[in-house]
Amino acid sequence: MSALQLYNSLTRKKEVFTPIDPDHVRLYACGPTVYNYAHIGNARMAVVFDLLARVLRTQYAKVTYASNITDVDDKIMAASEETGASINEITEKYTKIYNDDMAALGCALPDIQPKATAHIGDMIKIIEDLIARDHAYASDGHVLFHVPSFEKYGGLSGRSRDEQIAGARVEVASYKKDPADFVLWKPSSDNEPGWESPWGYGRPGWHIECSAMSAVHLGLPFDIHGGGADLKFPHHENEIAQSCCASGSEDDLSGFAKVWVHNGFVTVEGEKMSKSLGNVQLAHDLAQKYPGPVLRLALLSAQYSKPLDWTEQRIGEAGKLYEKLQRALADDGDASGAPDAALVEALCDDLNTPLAFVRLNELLKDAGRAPGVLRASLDLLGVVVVPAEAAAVESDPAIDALVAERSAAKADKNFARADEIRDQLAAQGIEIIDTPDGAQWKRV
RNA sequence: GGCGCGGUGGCAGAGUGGCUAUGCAGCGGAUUGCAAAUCCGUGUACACCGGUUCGACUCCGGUCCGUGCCUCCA
Repeated sequence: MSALQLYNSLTRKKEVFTPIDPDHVRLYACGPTVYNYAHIGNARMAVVFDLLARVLRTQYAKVTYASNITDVDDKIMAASEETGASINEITEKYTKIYNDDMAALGCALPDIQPKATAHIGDMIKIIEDLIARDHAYASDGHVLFHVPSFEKYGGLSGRSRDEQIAGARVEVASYKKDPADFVLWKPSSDNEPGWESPWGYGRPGWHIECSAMSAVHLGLPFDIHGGGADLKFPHHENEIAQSCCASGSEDDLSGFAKVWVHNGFVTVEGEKMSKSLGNVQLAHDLAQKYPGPVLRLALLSAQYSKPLDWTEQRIGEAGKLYEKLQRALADDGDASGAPDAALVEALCDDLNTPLAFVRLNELLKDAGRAPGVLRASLDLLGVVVVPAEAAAVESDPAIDALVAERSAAKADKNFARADEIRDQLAAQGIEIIDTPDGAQWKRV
Protein backbone atom coordinates (compact mmCIF):
# COMPACT_ATOMS: atom_id res chain seq x y z
CA MET A 1 0.00 0.00 0.00
CA SER A 2 1.35 3.40 -0.91
CA ALA A 3 2.04 5.81 1.90
CA LEU A 4 -0.10 8.90 2.01
CA GLN A 5 1.86 12.09 1.55
CA LEU A 6 0.49 15.52 2.24
CA TYR A 7 1.86 19.00 1.82
CA ASN A 8 2.03 20.43 5.32
CA SER A 9 1.62 24.20 5.34
CA LEU A 10 3.17 24.33 8.77
CA THR A 11 6.48 22.82 7.69
CA ARG A 12 6.14 23.84 4.03
CA LYS A 13 7.08 20.40 2.90
CA LYS A 14 5.40 17.39 1.50
CA GLU A 15 5.55 14.77 4.23
CA VAL A 16 4.63 11.16 4.66
CA PHE A 17 1.53 11.19 6.79
CA THR A 18 2.09 9.48 10.13
CA PRO A 19 -0.91 9.40 12.40
CA ILE A 20 -0.54 10.26 16.05
CA ASP A 21 -2.65 7.23 16.82
CA PRO A 22 -2.84 4.71 13.94
CA ASP A 23 -6.01 3.33 15.49
CA HIS A 24 -7.78 6.64 15.23
CA VAL A 25 -7.01 9.33 12.68
CA ARG A 26 -8.54 12.71 13.41
CA LEU A 27 -9.28 15.39 10.82
CA TYR A 28 -10.81 18.83 11.23
CA ALA A 29 -11.76 21.27 8.49
CA CYS A 30 -13.13 24.78 8.95
CA GLY A 31 -16.68 24.77 7.68
CA PRO A 32 -19.01 27.50 6.51
CA THR A 33 -20.64 30.43 8.21
CA VAL A 34 -24.29 29.81 7.53
CA TYR A 35 -25.76 33.12 6.47
CA ASN A 36 -26.11 32.52 2.76
CA TYR A 37 -25.84 29.91 0.04
CA ALA A 38 -22.46 28.23 -0.26
CA HIS A 39 -20.48 29.17 -3.32
CA ILE A 40 -18.24 27.02 -5.45
CA GLY A 41 -15.25 27.95 -3.33
CA ASN A 42 -16.92 26.61 -0.21
CA ALA A 43 -17.80 23.55 -2.22
CA ARG A 44 -14.19 22.98 -3.19
CA MET A 45 -13.21 22.89 0.44
CA ALA A 46 -15.99 20.44 1.24
CA VAL A 47 -15.12 18.17 -1.67
CA VAL A 48 -11.39 18.23 -0.99
CA PHE A 49 -11.70 17.25 2.65
CA ASP A 50 -14.41 14.74 1.93
CA LEU A 51 -11.98 13.14 -0.48
CA LEU A 52 -9.15 13.29 2.02
CA ALA A 53 -11.35 11.54 4.57
CA ARG A 54 -12.16 8.83 2.02
CA VAL A 55 -8.52 8.30 1.20
CA LEU A 56 -7.64 8.13 4.88
CA ARG A 57 -10.32 5.52 5.37
CA THR A 58 -8.67 3.28 2.80
CA GLN A 59 -5.61 3.17 5.06
CA TYR A 60 -6.90 3.47 8.60
CA ALA A 61 -9.65 1.58 10.32
CA LYS A 62 -11.00 4.53 12.25
CA VAL A 63 -11.10 8.06 10.92
CA THR A 64 -13.04 10.88 12.51
CA TYR A 65 -13.71 13.82 10.26
CA ALA A 66 -15.11 16.91 11.97
CA SER A 67 -16.18 20.04 10.15
CA ASN A 68 -17.98 22.81 11.93
CA ILE A 69 -20.93 25.03 11.23
CA THR A 70 -20.36 28.62 12.31
CA ASP A 71 -23.74 29.81 13.48
CA VAL A 72 -22.81 32.88 15.45
CA ASP A 73 -21.22 35.67 13.48
CA ASP A 74 -21.73 39.31 12.65
CA LYS A 75 -22.57 38.45 9.08
CA ILE A 76 -25.43 36.31 10.30
CA MET A 77 -26.64 39.17 12.45
CA ALA A 78 -26.50 41.46 9.45
CA ALA A 79 -28.46 38.97 7.38
CA SER A 80 -31.04 38.79 10.11
CA GLU A 81 -31.47 42.53 10.20
CA GLU A 82 -31.69 42.72 6.46
CA THR A 83 -34.28 40.00 6.01
CA GLY A 84 -36.17 40.21 9.27
CA ALA A 85 -35.69 36.50 9.77
CA SER A 86 -34.44 35.38 13.16
CA ILE A 87 -30.88 34.23 13.64
CA ASN A 88 -32.11 30.70 14.18
CA GLU A 89 -34.22 30.68 11.08
CA ILE A 90 -31.26 31.81 9.04
CA THR A 91 -28.70 29.41 10.44
CA GLU A 92 -31.03 26.43 10.32
CA LYS A 93 -32.11 27.20 6.80
CA TYR A 94 -28.61 27.61 5.42
CA THR A 95 -27.17 24.70 7.34
CA LYS A 96 -29.71 22.44 5.71
CA ILE A 97 -29.10 23.95 2.29
CA TYR A 98 -25.37 23.58 2.74
CA ASN A 99 -25.63 19.93 3.65
CA ASP A 100 -28.04 19.24 0.82
CA ASP A 101 -25.87 20.97 -1.73
CA MET A 102 -22.71 19.27 -0.56
CA ALA A 103 -24.51 15.95 -0.64
CA ALA A 104 -25.32 16.65 -4.26
CA LEU A 105 -21.60 17.01 -4.82
CA GLY A 106 -21.04 13.59 -3.34
CA CYS A 107 -19.85 14.74 0.07
CA ALA A 108 -20.76 12.54 2.97
CA LEU A 109 -21.81 14.37 6.07
CA PRO A 110 -18.77 14.80 8.30
CA ASP A 111 -18.69 12.34 11.19
CA ILE A 112 -19.12 15.30 13.49
CA GLN A 113 -20.59 18.62 12.46
CA PRO A 114 -20.36 20.73 15.59
CA LYS A 115 -22.12 24.05 15.89
CA ALA A 116 -20.43 27.02 17.47
CA THR A 117 -23.44 27.95 19.56
CA ALA A 118 -23.38 24.53 21.17
CA HIS A 119 -19.85 25.09 22.41
CA ILE A 120 -19.93 28.50 24.04
CA GLY A 121 -19.07 26.95 27.39
CA ASP A 122 -16.04 25.22 25.88
CA MET A 123 -14.91 28.51 24.41
CA ILE A 124 -15.28 30.31 27.72
CA LYS A 125 -13.19 27.60 29.32
CA ILE A 126 -10.35 28.11 26.85
CA ILE A 127 -10.52 31.86 27.30
CA GLU A 128 -10.27 31.41 31.06
CA ASP A 129 -7.27 29.16 30.59
CA LEU A 130 -5.64 31.74 28.38
CA ILE A 131 -6.22 34.47 30.94
CA ALA A 132 -4.86 32.23 33.68
CA ARG A 133 -1.74 31.61 31.64
CA ASP A 134 -1.26 35.33 30.93
CA HIS A 135 -1.93 34.99 27.24
CA ALA A 136 -5.16 36.93 27.34
CA TYR A 137 -6.68 39.82 29.23
CA ALA A 138 -10.09 41.34 29.77
CA SER A 139 -10.51 44.94 28.80
CA ASP A 140 -13.61 47.05 28.44
CA GLY A 141 -16.00 44.11 28.12
CA HIS A 142 -13.73 42.43 25.60
CA VAL A 143 -11.26 39.65 26.12
CA LEU A 144 -8.22 39.77 23.89
CA PHE A 145 -5.47 37.39 23.06
CA HIS A 146 -2.17 39.11 23.75
CA VAL A 147 -0.04 38.34 20.73
CA PRO A 148 3.33 39.42 22.19
CA SER A 149 2.84 36.77 24.88
CA PHE A 150 3.31 34.06 22.28
CA GLU A 151 6.79 34.10 20.89
CA LYS A 152 6.10 31.69 18.05
CA TYR A 153 3.14 33.66 16.75
CA GLY A 154 3.10 33.82 12.98
CA GLY A 155 4.77 30.50 12.37
CA LEU A 156 2.13 29.18 10.01
CA SER A 157 1.87 32.15 7.70
CA GLY A 158 5.49 33.22 7.98
CA ARG A 159 4.49 36.58 9.27
CA SER A 160 5.98 38.20 12.30
CA ARG A 161 3.94 40.27 14.66
CA ASP A 162 5.75 43.38 13.51
CA GLU A 163 4.99 42.64 9.91
CA GLN A 164 1.37 42.21 10.69
CA ILE A 165 1.25 45.62 12.23
CA ALA A 166 3.29 47.10 9.42
CA GLY A 167 0.27 46.45 7.24
CA ALA A 168 -1.39 49.01 9.44
CA ARG A 169 -4.79 47.69 8.55
CA VAL A 170 -5.40 45.91 11.80
CA GLU A 171 -7.99 47.54 13.90
CA VAL A 172 -6.39 49.73 16.51
CA ALA A 173 -8.78 49.91 19.39
CA SER A 174 -8.39 51.60 22.72
CA TYR A 175 -8.99 48.38 24.60
CA LYS A 176 -6.05 46.62 22.93
CA LYS A 177 -2.69 46.44 24.65
CA ASP A 178 -1.05 45.64 21.39
CA PRO A 179 -2.35 46.41 17.92
CA ALA A 180 -1.95 42.78 16.91
CA ASP A 181 -4.11 41.49 19.75
CA PHE A 182 -7.29 39.85 18.58
CA VAL A 183 -10.69 39.35 20.09
CA LEU A 184 -11.63 36.20 21.98
CA TRP A 185 -14.85 37.56 23.43
CA LYS A 186 -16.81 40.68 22.77
CA PRO A 187 -19.78 42.32 24.39
CA SER A 188 -23.25 42.07 22.88
CA SER A 189 -25.99 44.60 23.23
CA ASP A 190 -29.34 43.38 24.51
CA ASN A 191 -30.77 42.80 21.07
CA GLU A 192 -27.73 40.95 19.81
CA PRO A 193 -27.13 37.25 20.31
CA GLY A 194 -25.08 36.64 23.40
CA TRP A 195 -24.32 34.50 26.39
CA GLU A 196 -23.52 35.21 29.99
CA SER A 197 -19.81 34.96 30.71
CA PRO A 198 -17.34 35.98 33.41
CA TRP A 199 -16.87 39.15 31.33
CA GLY A 200 -20.51 39.94 30.96
CA TYR A 201 -23.09 39.31 28.29
CA GLY A 202 -21.35 38.78 25.00
CA ARG A 203 -20.36 36.49 22.17
CA PRO A 204 -17.19 34.78 21.02
CA GLY A 205 -14.69 36.06 18.53
CA TRP A 206 -14.39 34.17 15.30
CA HIS A 207 -11.25 32.11 15.85
CA ILE A 208 -12.01 30.66 19.27
CA GLU A 209 -14.80 28.41 18.10
CA CYS A 210 -12.54 26.17 16.05
CA SER A 211 -10.06 25.89 18.89
CA ALA A 212 -12.87 24.80 21.19
CA MET A 213 -14.71 22.43 18.88
CA SER A 214 -11.64 20.64 17.58
CA ALA A 215 -10.30 20.12 21.09
CA VAL A 216 -13.61 18.87 22.45
CA HIS A 217 -14.37 16.48 19.62
CA LEU A 218 -10.92 15.33 18.56
CA GLY A 219 -8.58 16.04 21.46
CA LEU A 220 -5.22 17.76 21.20
CA PRO A 221 -3.10 17.40 19.29
CA PHE A 222 -4.99 15.92 16.35
CA ASP A 223 -3.69 14.87 12.97
CA ILE A 224 -4.88 17.15 10.22
CA HIS A 225 -6.41 20.60 10.19
CA GLY A 226 -7.73 21.89 6.91
CA GLY A 227 -9.39 24.85 5.33
CA GLY A 228 -9.19 27.34 2.52
CA ALA A 229 -5.85 28.96 1.80
CA ASP A 230 -7.21 32.35 2.74
CA LEU A 231 -7.85 31.11 6.27
CA LYS A 232 -4.16 30.60 6.89
CA PHE A 233 -3.96 34.11 8.15
CA PRO A 234 -5.34 35.29 10.42
CA HIS A 235 -7.83 32.53 11.26
CA HIS A 236 -5.56 29.50 11.50
CA GLU A 237 -2.68 31.46 12.89
CA ASN A 238 -4.91 32.61 15.69
CA GLU A 239 -6.37 29.17 16.27
CA ILE A 240 -2.85 27.88 16.76
CA ALA A 241 -2.04 30.69 19.15
CA GLN A 242 -5.13 30.07 21.24
CA SER A 243 -4.89 26.32 21.33
CA CYS A 244 -1.16 26.04 21.88
CA CYS A 245 -1.16 28.68 24.58
CA ALA A 246 -4.20 27.32 26.36
CA SER A 247 -2.82 23.80 26.38
CA GLY A 248 0.71 24.64 27.48
CA SER A 249 2.25 23.97 24.11
CA GLU A 250 3.80 27.40 23.65
CA ASP A 251 7.00 25.91 22.27
CA ASP A 252 5.46 23.70 19.65
CA LEU A 253 3.19 25.03 16.94
CA SER A 254 2.21 21.48 16.08
CA GLY A 255 0.84 21.01 19.59
CA PHE A 256 -2.59 21.86 18.17
CA ALA A 257 -2.62 20.03 14.86
CA LYS A 258 0.26 18.18 13.21
CA VAL A 259 -0.51 18.68 9.56
CA TRP A 260 -2.09 21.75 8.01
CA VAL A 261 -3.74 21.31 4.65
CA HIS A 262 -4.96 24.29 2.66
CA ASN A 263 -6.98 24.14 -0.49
CA GLY A 264 -6.44 26.71 -3.21
CA PHE A 265 -8.74 29.52 -4.22
CA VAL A 266 -11.40 29.33 -6.89
CA THR A 267 -11.69 32.05 -9.48
CA VAL A 268 -14.48 32.33 -12.03
CA GLU A 269 -13.58 32.76 -15.68
CA GLY A 270 -10.28 34.24 -14.60
CA GLU A 271 -11.68 36.67 -12.09
CA LYS A 272 -12.00 36.64 -8.35
CA MET A 273 -15.50 35.85 -7.22
CA SER A 274 -17.09 38.86 -5.65
CA LYS A 275 -20.46 40.34 -5.12
CA SER A 276 -19.44 43.52 -6.85
CA LEU A 277 -18.50 41.63 -10.00
CA GLY A 278 -21.73 39.67 -9.68
CA ASN A 279 -19.92 36.46 -10.58
CA VAL A 280 -20.43 34.47 -7.41
CA GLN A 281 -21.23 30.92 -8.43
CA LEU A 282 -23.48 29.28 -5.89
CA ALA A 283 -23.24 25.56 -5.43
CA HIS A 284 -27.01 25.52 -5.11
CA ASP A 285 -27.55 27.04 -8.56
CA LEU A 286 -24.89 24.92 -10.19
CA ALA A 287 -26.44 21.80 -8.72
CA GLN A 288 -29.73 22.69 -10.41
CA LYS A 289 -28.00 23.08 -13.72
CA TYR A 290 -25.51 20.22 -13.75
CA PRO A 291 -25.37 16.74 -12.28
CA GLY A 292 -23.56 16.80 -8.96
CA PRO A 293 -20.89 14.33 -10.03
CA VAL A 294 -20.01 16.58 -12.96
CA LEU A 295 -19.37 19.44 -10.57
CA ARG A 296 -17.32 17.19 -8.35
CA LEU A 297 -15.22 16.01 -11.27
CA ALA A 298 -14.69 19.61 -12.32
CA LEU A 299 -13.65 20.59 -8.80
CA LEU A 300 -11.17 17.74 -8.68
CA SER A 301 -9.73 18.40 -12.12
CA ALA A 302 -6.93 20.45 -10.60
CA GLN A 303 -4.87 19.37 -7.64
CA TYR A 304 -6.45 20.71 -4.47
CA SER A 305 -3.72 23.10 -3.42
CA LYS A 306 -3.53 24.81 -6.80
CA PRO A 307 -5.77 27.65 -7.80
CA LEU A 308 -8.80 26.53 -9.77
CA ASP A 309 -10.39 28.63 -12.46
CA TRP A 310 -14.06 27.74 -12.68
CA THR A 311 -15.04 27.94 -16.34
CA GLU A 312 -17.73 26.69 -18.67
CA GLN A 313 -15.07 24.76 -20.51
CA ARG A 314 -13.97 22.95 -17.39
CA ILE A 315 -17.54 21.96 -16.58
CA GLY A 316 -17.99 20.87 -20.18
CA GLU A 317 -14.98 18.60 -20.04
CA ALA A 318 -16.10 17.15 -16.75
CA GLY A 319 -19.50 16.59 -18.33
CA LYS A 320 -17.95 14.63 -21.17
CA LEU A 321 -15.99 12.49 -18.79
CA TYR A 322 -19.14 11.85 -16.81
CA GLU A 323 -21.06 10.81 -19.92
CA LYS A 324 -18.30 8.38 -20.78
CA LEU A 325 -18.55 6.95 -17.31
CA GLN A 326 -22.28 6.62 -17.66
CA ARG A 327 -21.91 4.71 -20.91
CA ALA A 328 -19.18 2.49 -19.51
CA LEU A 329 -21.25 1.60 -16.48
CA ALA A 330 -24.62 1.40 -18.19
CA ASP A 331 -24.96 -2.27 -17.39
CA ASP A 332 -25.15 -3.13 -13.76
CA GLY A 333 -22.60 -5.77 -13.53
CA ASP A 334 -19.77 -6.60 -11.37
CA ALA A 335 -20.08 -4.30 -8.40
CA SER A 336 -17.31 -5.90 -6.44
CA GLY A 337 -13.69 -4.94 -6.60
CA ALA A 338 -11.04 -2.82 -5.02
CA PRO A 339 -10.05 0.63 -6.26
CA ASP A 340 -7.33 0.61 -8.86
CA ALA A 341 -3.89 0.57 -7.25
CA ALA A 342 -2.40 3.21 -9.52
CA LEU A 343 -5.34 5.51 -8.88
CA VAL A 344 -4.98 5.05 -5.15
CA GLU A 345 -1.31 5.77 -5.46
CA ALA A 346 -2.02 9.02 -7.30
CA LEU A 347 -4.42 10.08 -4.57
CA CYS A 348 -1.90 9.18 -1.91
CA ASP A 349 0.52 11.60 -3.50
CA ASP A 350 -0.95 14.71 -1.93
CA LEU A 351 -4.34 14.01 -3.51
CA ASN A 352 -3.08 14.26 -7.06
CA THR A 353 -6.51 14.04 -8.63
CA PRO A 354 -5.43 15.02 -12.17
CA LEU A 355 -3.06 12.08 -12.15
CA ALA A 356 -5.84 9.90 -10.76
CA PHE A 357 -8.04 11.03 -13.65
CA VAL A 358 -5.40 9.86 -16.09
CA ARG A 359 -5.77 6.44 -14.59
CA LEU A 360 -9.51 6.84 -14.65
CA ASN A 361 -9.37 7.27 -18.40
CA GLU A 362 -7.35 4.10 -18.72
CA LEU A 363 -9.83 2.24 -16.55
CA LEU A 364 -12.56 3.57 -18.75
CA LYS A 365 -11.03 1.86 -21.75
CA ASP A 366 -10.88 -1.35 -19.77
CA ALA A 367 -14.32 -0.95 -18.29
CA GLY A 368 -15.66 -3.85 -20.31
CA ARG A 369 -13.24 -6.15 -18.60
CA ALA A 370 -13.07 -4.74 -15.09
CA PRO A 371 -16.14 -2.68 -14.29
CA GLY A 372 -15.78 -3.54 -10.62
CA VAL A 373 -12.44 -1.81 -10.39
CA LEU A 374 -13.82 1.25 -12.11
CA ARG A 375 -16.81 1.37 -9.80
CA ALA A 376 -14.68 0.97 -6.70
CA SER A 377 -12.31 3.66 -7.92
CA LEU A 378 -15.17 6.07 -8.53
CA ASP A 379 -16.49 5.21 -5.11
CA LEU A 380 -13.22 6.26 -3.59
CA LEU A 381 -13.36 9.52 -5.52
CA GLY A 382 -16.90 10.04 -4.30
CA VAL A 383 -18.21 10.19 -7.84
CA VAL A 384 -21.62 8.57 -8.03
CA VAL A 385 -22.42 7.62 -11.58
CA VAL A 386 -26.13 7.56 -12.22
CA PRO A 387 -27.21 5.85 -15.43
CA ALA A 388 -28.32 8.28 -18.09
CA GLU A 389 -32.05 8.55 -18.43
CA ALA A 390 -33.50 7.30 -21.67
CA ALA A 391 -32.75 10.05 -24.13
CA ALA A 392 -36.20 11.34 -25.09
CA VAL A 393 -37.44 12.67 -21.80
CA GLU A 394 -39.67 15.12 -23.53
CA SER A 395 -42.20 14.35 -26.12
CA ASP A 396 -43.18 16.45 -29.08
CA PRO A 397 -45.72 15.00 -31.53
CA ALA A 398 -44.29 16.86 -34.51
CA ILE A 399 -40.75 15.74 -33.86
CA ASP A 400 -41.79 12.23 -32.96
CA ALA A 401 -43.66 12.01 -36.25
CA LEU A 402 -40.63 13.13 -38.22
CA VAL A 403 -38.39 10.70 -36.39
CA ALA A 404 -40.84 7.93 -37.12
CA GLU A 405 -41.02 8.94 -40.77
CA ARG A 406 -37.24 8.86 -40.96
CA SER A 407 -37.15 5.41 -39.44
CA ALA A 408 -39.61 4.26 -42.06
CA ALA A 409 -37.55 5.86 -44.82
CA LYS A 410 -34.47 4.09 -43.51
CA ALA A 411 -36.30 0.79 -43.56
CA ASP A 412 -37.15 1.48 -47.22
CA LYS A 413 -33.53 2.40 -47.89
CA ASN A 414 -34.71 5.87 -48.80
CA PHE A 415 -31.62 7.45 -47.30
CA ALA A 416 -32.05 10.72 -49.13
CA ARG A 417 -35.30 11.34 -47.28
CA ALA A 418 -33.81 10.11 -44.02
CA ASP A 419 -30.94 12.57 -44.25
CA GLU A 420 -33.29 15.33 -45.24
CA ILE A 421 -35.20 14.82 -42.00
CA ARG A 422 -31.97 14.66 -39.99
CA ASP A 423 -30.90 18.01 -41.49
CA GLN A 424 -34.30 19.52 -40.96
CA LEU A 425 -34.33 18.60 -37.28
CA ALA A 426 -30.70 19.58 -36.85
CA ALA A 427 -31.66 23.06 -38.00
CA GLN A 428 -34.06 23.14 -35.07
CA GLY A 429 -31.35 22.03 -32.68
CA ILE A 430 -32.58 18.46 -32.54
CA GLU A 431 -30.13 15.62 -32.76
CA ILE A 432 -31.22 12.15 -33.78
CA ILE A 433 -29.28 9.26 -32.33
CA ASP A 434 -29.72 5.83 -33.82
CA THR A 435 -29.49 3.05 -31.30
CA PRO A 436 -30.03 -0.68 -31.50
CA ASP A 437 -33.43 -0.04 -29.91
CA GLY A 438 -34.50 2.52 -32.47
CA ALA A 439 -33.98 6.22 -33.02
CA GLN A 440 -33.94 8.69 -30.16
CA TRP A 441 -33.69 12.43 -30.21
CA LYS A 442 -32.57 15.17 -27.94
CA ARG A 443 -32.14 18.90 -28.01
CA VAL A 444 -28.58 20.07 -28.14
C1' G B 1 5.60 47.69 1.30
C1' G B 2 5.58 42.53 3.91
C1' C B 3 4.53 37.11 3.49
C1' G B 4 3.37 33.31 -0.15
C1' C B 5 2.16 30.79 -4.87
C1' G B 6 2.70 30.26 -9.92
C1' G B 7 4.36 30.99 -15.28
C1' U B 8 4.27 23.78 -19.46
C1' G B 9 1.75 22.55 -26.50
C1' G B 10 -4.93 26.09 -29.09
C1' C B 11 -7.16 25.23 -23.94
C1' A B 12 -6.95 22.36 -19.29
C1' G B 13 -3.37 19.96 -16.42
C1' A B 14 0.47 16.29 -14.22
C1' G B 15 5.46 15.17 -14.01
C1' U B 16 10.72 14.23 -14.38
C1' G B 17 18.02 15.89 -14.21
C1' G B 18 18.69 12.27 -19.80
C1' C B 19 13.55 7.99 -22.12
C1' U B 20 9.27 14.66 -23.03
C1' A B 21 1.89 12.20 -19.23
C1' U B 22 -3.19 12.68 -19.86
C1' G B 23 -7.91 15.08 -21.14
C1' C B 24 -10.61 18.60 -24.37
C1' A B 25 -10.36 20.87 -29.10
C1' G B 26 -8.03 20.18 -34.14
C1' C B 27 -6.33 17.07 -38.16
C1' G B 28 -6.05 12.06 -40.69
C1' G B 29 -8.10 7.13 -40.69
C1' A B 30 -11.31 2.65 -39.23
C1' U B 31 -16.32 1.64 -38.35
C1' U B 32 -21.40 3.33 -39.13
C1' G B 33 -26.13 3.91 -45.32
C1' C B 34 -25.46 9.24 -42.96
C1' A B 35 -24.85 10.65 -37.84
C1' A B 36 -23.78 9.55 -32.56
C1' A B 37 -20.73 6.40 -29.73
C1' U B 38 -16.25 3.61 -30.13
C1' C B 39 -11.26 2.57 -31.88
C1' C B 40 -6.38 3.83 -34.28
C1' G B 41 -2.91 7.57 -35.72
C1' U B 42 -1.16 12.69 -35.33
C1' G B 43 1.57 17.87 -31.81
C1' U B 44 9.81 17.40 -29.06
C1' A B 45 5.28 22.61 -25.02
C1' C B 46 7.86 23.77 -20.71
C1' A B 47 8.25 32.93 -19.56
C1' C B 48 13.31 35.40 -20.15
C1' C B 49 18.73 35.74 -18.94
C1' G B 50 22.81 33.67 -16.67
C1' G B 51 25.07 29.51 -13.67
C1' U B 52 25.91 24.22 -12.10
C1' U B 53 26.11 19.62 -15.12
C1' C B 54 28.45 15.10 -19.95
C1' G B 55 23.24 16.60 -20.19
C1' A B 56 17.95 21.14 -17.34
C1' C B 57 11.58 22.14 -18.74
C1' U B 58 13.26 19.83 -14.14
C1' C B 59 18.73 22.27 -9.51
C1' C B 60 20.85 27.54 -8.22
C1' G B 61 20.79 33.04 -8.99
C1' G B 62 18.61 37.17 -11.34
C1' U B 63 14.74 39.57 -14.57
C1' C B 64 9.85 40.10 -16.30
C1' C B 65 4.75 38.78 -15.84
C1' G B 66 0.44 36.88 -13.28
C1' U B 67 -1.92 35.80 -8.80
C1' G B 68 -3.36 34.96 -3.30
C1' C B 69 -3.01 36.83 1.68
C1' C B 70 -1.76 40.99 4.94
C1' U B 71 -9.45 43.73 6.53
C1' C B 72 -14.81 39.64 6.54
C1' C B 73 -13.66 35.56 3.22
C1' A B 74 -13.32 28.53 1.39
